[in-house]
Amino acid sequence: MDLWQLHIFVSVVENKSFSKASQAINLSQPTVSSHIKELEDYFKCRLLDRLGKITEPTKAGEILYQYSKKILNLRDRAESALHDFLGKTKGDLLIGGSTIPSGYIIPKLIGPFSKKFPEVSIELAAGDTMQIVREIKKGKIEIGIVGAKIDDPGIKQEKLVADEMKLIIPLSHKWAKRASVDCLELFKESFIAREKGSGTWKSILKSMEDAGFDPKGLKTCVTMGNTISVIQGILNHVGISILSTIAVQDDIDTKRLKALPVKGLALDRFFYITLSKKRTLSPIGKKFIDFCKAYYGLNFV
Amino acid sequence: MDLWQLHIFVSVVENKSFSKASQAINLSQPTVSSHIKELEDYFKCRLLDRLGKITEPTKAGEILYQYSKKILNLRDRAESALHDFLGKTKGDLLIGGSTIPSGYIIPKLIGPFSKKFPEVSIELAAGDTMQIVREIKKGKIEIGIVGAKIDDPGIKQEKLVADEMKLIIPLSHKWAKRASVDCLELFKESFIAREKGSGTWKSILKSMEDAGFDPKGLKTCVTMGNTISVIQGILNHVGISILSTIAVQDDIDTKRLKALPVKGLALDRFFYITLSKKRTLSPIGKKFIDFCKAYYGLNFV
DNA sequence: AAGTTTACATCAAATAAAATTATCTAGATT
DNA sequence: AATCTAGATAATTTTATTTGATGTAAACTT
Repeated sequence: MDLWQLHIFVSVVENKSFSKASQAINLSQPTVSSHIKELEDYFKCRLLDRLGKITEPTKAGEILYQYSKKILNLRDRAESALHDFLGKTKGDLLIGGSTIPSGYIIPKLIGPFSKKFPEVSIELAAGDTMQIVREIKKGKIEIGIVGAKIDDPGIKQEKLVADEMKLIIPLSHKWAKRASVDCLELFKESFIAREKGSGTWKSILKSMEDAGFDPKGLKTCVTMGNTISVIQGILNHVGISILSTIAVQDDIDTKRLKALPVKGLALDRFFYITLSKKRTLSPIGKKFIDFCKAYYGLNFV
Repeated sequence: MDLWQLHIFVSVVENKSFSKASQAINLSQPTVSSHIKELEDYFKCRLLDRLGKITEPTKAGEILYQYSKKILNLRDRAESALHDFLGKTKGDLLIGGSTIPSGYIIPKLIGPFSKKFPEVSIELAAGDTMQIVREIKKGKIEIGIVGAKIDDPGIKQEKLVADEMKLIIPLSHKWAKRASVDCLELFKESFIAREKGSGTWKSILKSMEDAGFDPKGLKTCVTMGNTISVIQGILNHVGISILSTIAVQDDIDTKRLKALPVKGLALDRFFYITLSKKRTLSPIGKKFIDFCKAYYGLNFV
């Protein structure tokens, strides 16, 4: 009993004839006979009464016919559901982002993506990089955008967008008219630090060490738990700090803050599209990644 | 895409492994691999992510899995529905009877049959013999019981029960103490006739002609349209008549009427179980016929 | 870090199943 | 009786399925 035999059986019932059924599905008449015989042997009962002029189902055949129609119909629906899924950009997409991406990068992308593919429902999960990576490996989150390179053989990454970290100062600061500052100058000013686990803070420390400076020389008047707090601290003249320009773009645009490159420090990092190496990307996920690349390709090249 | 492949696919999803699935359904691992490959080629997409330790469905695979479960479940339900139908005596049975059978024979059978097989719902269609035969050939009525031999190559019949036609008289009749009457004596009494189309009337005329008597000699005071009317006529002394003993058994048992054999006339006929020669009898129909034969076998042998 | 195990893919060969052509049979139809 | 029609049957070719042996890559072991 397989779908092919059921299909043949249904065709015989509907054509009321073995030979007409065989023509309808491009088979020879003996092939139809043998498949029907196989079904009848399987169920150990007659399914079709060969009446001479026409062929009609027996009572048992009538029962099988009803079920066969349902089964074949379900098969067709399965096929079209899969083809819809593969063809149309429609369904659910779960994206994960670490702090900066979930706050500043992904929200900017979701708007126009949703406009382009209104039938996709997106969910954005925020968490620290390791949480996101763990969920990607589990297959729960399909796509991650994080600010660190992951050293895990199950993960593959691609650069999405450059993050330029700069010194952020209030417009009223004495350096507001300057085009850049030197790293050494930072040690004279009150500096707002981040908590130890912060990716941003790690980047700052690493770039100073790489350049031969001792970060301990910074006058860290206060340590803040997140980017928003740091920005508030700068606006309120608590001190200055180094931040992702992505995170303060709005404040720079509205002339509330100014960003200055720090000479002597390699403060560039990247945000990476982060995927499971082994799991298959859904068509929706593929579309989202294409969209992200196009978005930044257009804006920055 | 056939049921076998879906079954294998479901097994892989549920075992989270190609090799475990292969053991679960007694196949080699390469067989499972090749069937999965075939499905993936058919849908032109990956259905399972081979993650190393375990295997999990992709989003497309998840969709197919849901449908596969439904399809296989429906297949199982179809099988058990058919096996129930073939094994258990359960369902519908449409029986057709001509006048005497539908009035006196079949109702007697239905009672005990229903008691024995309470899950069978019986419908009894009454009609003249030709109507019944027509419906049997169409497959609408499965079993007929009629009082005539049918000369049709599409019909097969089997004797079910003998019908002894006898002269029926009131208990107050002058012949009430006699054991039989001679055919010639009938011509002296008022006789209740039946309408021309009646099988009973045809049988009476034929038996008289066969015996060399002219039925026109009967003093037919009235012609009745059905058996009940004739019985009422006899009870009310309108006249006497020849009837199936089957039809008046109750009145004989309750001593309201008496039946006398008519010497010189061959008034025996049979009621026949009547079936389509080509159509397959349902298990319920088979059970009913067995029951009928046993019923009369026990009562008359 | 090299060896071992696990899990699946690949290939060639054997086996099984499906399909075809040609032929046959039983009822209808002429 | 001859012809036609619908399906059954048989022998053959074609196509699928299954398997055992082997390969590969990643994950565990020690």
